[in-house]
Amino acid sequence: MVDAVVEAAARILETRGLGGFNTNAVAERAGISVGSLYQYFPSKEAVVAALSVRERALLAAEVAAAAQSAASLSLEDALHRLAGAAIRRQLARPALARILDFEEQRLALEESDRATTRDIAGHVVALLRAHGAVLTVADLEKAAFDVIAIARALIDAAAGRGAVEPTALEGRIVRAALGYLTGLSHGAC
Amino acid sequence: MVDAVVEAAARILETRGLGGFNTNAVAERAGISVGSLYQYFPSKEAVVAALSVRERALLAAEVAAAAQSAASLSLEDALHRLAGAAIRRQLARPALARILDFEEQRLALEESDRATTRDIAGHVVALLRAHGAVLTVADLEKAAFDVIAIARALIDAAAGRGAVEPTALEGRIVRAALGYLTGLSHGAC
Amino acid sequence: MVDAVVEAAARILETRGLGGFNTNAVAERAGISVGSLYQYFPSKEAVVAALSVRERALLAAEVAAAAQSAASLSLEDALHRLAGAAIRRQLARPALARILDFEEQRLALEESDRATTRDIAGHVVALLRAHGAVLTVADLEKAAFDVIAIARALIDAAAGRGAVEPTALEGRIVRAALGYLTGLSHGAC
Amino acid sequence: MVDAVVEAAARILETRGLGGFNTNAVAERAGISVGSLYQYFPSKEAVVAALSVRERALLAAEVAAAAQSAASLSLEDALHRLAGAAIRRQLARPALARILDFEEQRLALEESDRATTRDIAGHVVALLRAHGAVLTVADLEKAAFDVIAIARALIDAAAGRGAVEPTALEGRIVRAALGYLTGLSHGAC
DNA sequence: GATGAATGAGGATTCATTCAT
DNA sequence: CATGAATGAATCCTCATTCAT
Repeated sequence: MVDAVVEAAARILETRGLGGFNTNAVAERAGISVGSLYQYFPSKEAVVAALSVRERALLAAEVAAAAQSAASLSLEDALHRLAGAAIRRQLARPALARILDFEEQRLALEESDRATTRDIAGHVVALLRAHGAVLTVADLEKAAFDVIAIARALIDAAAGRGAVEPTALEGRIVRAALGYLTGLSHGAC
Repeated sequence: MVDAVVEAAARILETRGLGGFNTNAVAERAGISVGSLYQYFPSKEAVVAALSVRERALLAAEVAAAAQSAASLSLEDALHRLAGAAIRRQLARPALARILDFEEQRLALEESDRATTRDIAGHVVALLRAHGAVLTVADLEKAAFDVIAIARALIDAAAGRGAVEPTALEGRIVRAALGYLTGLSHGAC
Repeated sequence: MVDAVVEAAARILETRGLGGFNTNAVAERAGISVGSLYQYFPSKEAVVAALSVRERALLAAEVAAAAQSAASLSLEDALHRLAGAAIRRQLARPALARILDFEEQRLALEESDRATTRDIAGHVVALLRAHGAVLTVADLEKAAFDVIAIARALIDAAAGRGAVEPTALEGRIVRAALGYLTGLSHGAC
Repeated sequence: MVDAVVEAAARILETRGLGGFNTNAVAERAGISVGSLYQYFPSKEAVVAALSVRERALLAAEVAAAAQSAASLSLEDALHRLAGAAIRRQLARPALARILDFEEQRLALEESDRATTRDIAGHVVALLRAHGAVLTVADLEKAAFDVIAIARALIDAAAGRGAVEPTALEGRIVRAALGYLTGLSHGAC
């Protein structure tokens, strides 16, 4: 039920955008009544928040798997794995990803919900540290978030242009990320 | 008058976000009546579109100036100039920039309005070509847009974190951009 | 079960007022499900009606006891007893009393439910008659209801002001009642 | 316009009661759209508050006139005048008066709106003082409010019974009030 | 009987847009 | 042209009531 609403919300956001997103539409798409929707979510915002959490969790899972499989690889190869994971997720539903990226800032998610965001960054941080980045923790996190931002931007741009070749896109992301990381410290490359 | 409305719209978007953006608020902030607003803009969307055009034009101007001053520099130094221009613009009103980036996609701007966007990319394209990038026109434009996307993403991320050191940020953008461009063709580096 | 619902209704009315009174809240407070509530009460109104009946019955009982103990007293002393009884009841739950006074009019209680109201008036009528009031039955009832209205008004006013001294309040009620009764007929005083 | 809404609100309250009172109904009765209603009143509550203020002001005016004309009369005759004024007002729209009496408590009126209530009490206070009541200010106000409460209660009760003889009602109110005031201090009688 | 999820009409409020002045 | 009152569709959310389990 909760899942049905969240998925309906995703579909409405994808097809009608933020402006066309309203609880009646979501309920109808989910095949339930508005009243039922409000039995599971305290507000319209809560629905978007739940969707956001779900999407982030999916991304986090994909990234976690990629990070595990990349444990013993070079930085470049590891970044390829992570980029591939991000691409798979973000491209699965590009319009949705774009809207959620925008809304998340406004959503003031619970601390627990921010956890998955931190998770994702954590994998990148671990990766950087494993490859000898000599940075303070704060700098590492900043670098991780920046790399993620770069990946997101390039994926969004590619999605916006239409047909995407995942492999080529992956290459571009990794090059940009490596470029970014170069010089942060000698160890990072 | 048109300017007053557009600037009022900017301020409302900055302070209240997309959700708090409405024509009455804009008119009041602009010191005119709603009726007058509708004499100059056919719809609410048109106001946002005009604002978007204005902001892009400002960016384009700044980028054009930077490009001119960078005509005889190395790719890296030239990118520094462009990045600096983008940072100055985007950081001038970061919240506004973020919202417009999001809305522009939905806005279906007139072809004439897209021109400035193309202008900005044009400078990057020219830069790439000047430094020996051996790419088709389509690839060049794609690369230009990607570089712009990277810059935007890193600036937004920095703005989101709070205090920004423009110089360090500029360095990060240039490194990522150079990384991205590396390998697109041997000529690009 | 019925009692639990009625008491829950009382509590909700006291804490949230008429506007916050709803069947779900009542059921929850009563520790049962809404469905069960509707097994014992045909409608929301019926719950309020039952509460009203209960409260009136409590008042009637208190008044009946007072009347009995006042059988051989002077009119003034007897009125003191009745006033004391009313004060004890009304002040026990002043907010509730006020709301029920208001709602009872709208509730169109069953004839059987009006019985207790008539009971209360009956004691006052008996008292008046016992002390020589020479009035028609209709006038006696009218006088009784008016005296009750006076008592209610003064108790509500006192409750509204906050801290109440029951003895002083009792005195005020009796004086007003005696004043009212004076001249209704010579016999009444 | 504001007046039309307020009067429409009065009519809706009279005919449908608190439960049937909604902004759409009020707007329709006023012959305007809901939107217009909200241009003049910030909320549904504000409409009721405005109505309450209006009704109180009418009562205050009537009481003020009565008080003036009663300046040189005996306490009893003066009370007759005041009671007559209250009766004329309260009986003009008894159902409305009852509902407003109930709602006013919940309404948390502005201090300025409470002024008229204080005005009305002020006339009674002045009356009491003029006739030698030896009471503290606080006690005087309390007495005034109690007398008003008694008048209201008896008028409501009479209205609830149906046909009303204003003169007889006036007599009952005055007797009750005098009874109440008797003994508050020797001077009061 | 008890449950409580589901329903959906109802109601408060907002806001894009119009148009008479 | 400027104004801003008027409009009313749209949207969020509530809650009395039902009914399948």
